[in-house]
Amino acid sequence: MDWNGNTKSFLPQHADSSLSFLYNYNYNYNQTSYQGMEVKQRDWIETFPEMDKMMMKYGNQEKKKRLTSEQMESLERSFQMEIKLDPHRKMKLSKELGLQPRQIAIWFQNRRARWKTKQLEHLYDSLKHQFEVVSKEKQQLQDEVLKLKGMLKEQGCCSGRVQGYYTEVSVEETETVESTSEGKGKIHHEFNIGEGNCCFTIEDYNIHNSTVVPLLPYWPSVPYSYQP
DNA sequence: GTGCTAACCTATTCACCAC
DNA sequence: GTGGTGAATAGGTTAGCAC
Repeated sequence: MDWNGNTKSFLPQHADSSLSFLYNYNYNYNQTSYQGMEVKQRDWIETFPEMDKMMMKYGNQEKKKRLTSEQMESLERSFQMEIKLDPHRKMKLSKELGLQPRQIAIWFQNRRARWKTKQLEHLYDSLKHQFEVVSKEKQQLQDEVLKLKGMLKEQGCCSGRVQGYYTEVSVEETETVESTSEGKGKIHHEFNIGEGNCCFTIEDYNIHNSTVVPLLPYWPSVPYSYQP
């Protein structure tokens, strides 16, 4: 049963979808006044011409129609207010706009899909931008390291260590789980920087990077209540 | 636990429309 | 004619409910 009380399982699913229009909510013998009606006839007429005659007897078939700008604006306003559609709002919009409740629901489904696609695009752009910034910073640091190395060479101090800092830039990370009584289960990230090591835990990371999750500069202007 | 139903999702199809 | 867009379909998943 769908949202309009239509049963769709009374017919077996057809492999080539030639009967698929029978599952279409808007094939309604009695109701033909809704906009956006669609009846897929092509395959049906070829396969079952006698049924086609019956269909013509019971109702006019309209082609798929786009929603009017007024309908779109109203739906868009509603979507901006709340991304999910509750049954009461669906019925209200249905009456207001002269559309089937099923059409309202489908519009919201498609709209959510489009919104999600846009979000992914924005996220991609944001991550790309961040990557570029970080790459630039990395390059600057590498340049600085080379510069400092050159200075060390000039000073004749080539041990690779000056005032507690290592000059190697390659970093290896390993992860271990502590099994001692006090630190049981604690995850340690160990960074091997050149010849020296330093350790920190996930807790350390969280404390010092509490705002590490980036805020997107141009997130779509839709409600944030949506929890997929 | 199982079956049923409603609502949702993603992927896809297909009609319309602008170019 | 063709590509973009959006309405609609197909099929799958999940949550809630009754048994």
